[in-house]
Amino acid sequence: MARTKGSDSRVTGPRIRQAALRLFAAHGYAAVSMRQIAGEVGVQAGALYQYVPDKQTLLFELINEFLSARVTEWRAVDGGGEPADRLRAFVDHHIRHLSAAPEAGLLAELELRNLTPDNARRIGRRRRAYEAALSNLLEAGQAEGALQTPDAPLTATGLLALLNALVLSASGDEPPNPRRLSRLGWRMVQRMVRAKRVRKPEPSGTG
Amino acid sequence: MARTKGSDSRVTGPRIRQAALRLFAAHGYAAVSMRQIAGEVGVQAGALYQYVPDKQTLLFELINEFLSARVTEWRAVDGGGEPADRLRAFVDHHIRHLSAAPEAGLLAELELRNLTPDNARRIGRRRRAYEAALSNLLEAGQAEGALQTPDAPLTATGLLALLNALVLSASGDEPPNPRRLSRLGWRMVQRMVRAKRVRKPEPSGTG
DNA sequence: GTCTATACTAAGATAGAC
DNA sequence: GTCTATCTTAGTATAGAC
Repeated sequence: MARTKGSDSRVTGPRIRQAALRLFAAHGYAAVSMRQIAGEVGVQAGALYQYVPDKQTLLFELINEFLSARVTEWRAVDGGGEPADRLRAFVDHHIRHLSAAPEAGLLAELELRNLTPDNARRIGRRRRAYEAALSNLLEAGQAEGALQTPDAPLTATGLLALLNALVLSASGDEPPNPRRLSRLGWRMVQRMVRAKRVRKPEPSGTG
Repeated sequence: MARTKGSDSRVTGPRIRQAALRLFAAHGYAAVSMRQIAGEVGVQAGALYQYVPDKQTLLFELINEFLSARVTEWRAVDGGGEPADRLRAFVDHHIRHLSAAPEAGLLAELELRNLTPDNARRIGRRRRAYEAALSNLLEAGQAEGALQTPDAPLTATGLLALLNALVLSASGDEPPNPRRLSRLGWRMVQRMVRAKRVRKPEPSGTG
């Protein structure tokens, strides 16, 4: 016999990735078997290898695409301007993006240890790049006097953990409601770094 | 043949738990085999079952003891008094306790999904109890006007995530230095909830 | 071009040797 | 009372049936 029912390669590939995402997020990468993923999709385990090289690559790509999309979106959203406004935009962007893909976000937080050393390095670079973007924003704000951080890199780390927790813990109960979370997150962050708009000293001849 | 070298039941049990703790924290529960743990201790895999019922119980007990000790210590440390002081004490306690046992703390954060439903429930209760203690503290402070939180439970969640990240990310580089982390953490938290000492309206006849 | 049956490896846990 | 050799089950990945 050939295929089971009316399977279609156009739809099977994405379904595999979606099932893997859901199961990895729910039970953890190492605890999920290829058989489980196959069962969720409605095929035998071996059929998966038509669409995915192996389990490790599946995990890597799920995380990688999430982190990729995140920095891309932030670059598109970051309009420059005053540090306090940029930070506000960052918080809003981060919460919305994570709220839209909480499962992938969870993998990016929890499953780093299950990546091969090589994949871990690549993901590590992406993570650091994003965190550095925030850290640099904080440093810039500090330099302008628009906000206060004793230790920008560590504040960036803590701040991201705070925002992640807001979204991921809230997603347990109700539908996350990014709007509310964004307001709440900003309120906390704003106070934490004493963010405020500043009057720039003087634009020195660029306009 | 009987025992390998000069093994001793008094020392083997704790060594197993210590090796498991280290390996679980480094590679994740599901990715670590009983054989690896045995190898670290210097015995065969089967020997472990003399000291531990099974792998699941090993994980459960490591997490449970950590969380147990945490609430016990907090109860011992919490002297009552003004909310701002109690919150300061909480932050200090949390950071010090986690700094002293970062590996167990990591398990309590990351490995909840690998507990059996029954064990997960028990651990869940402990976690919620601790988080509720903080949340109640925030509510009390809010009621007294000593601090501001729009949503005490969610603030408690975020606040703990923030403190955990400070300790656990810092432990990657240097030895954590709890003193510095405690000061830094308090600075962030204090601002976040606008904590300040308040003059009580009037002590009504207790002293 | 798509999926099923199978091969091989390694897991957790036990029965019995010292 | 302590540990080793073994049993059973389940994992990932492949070779070949439609």
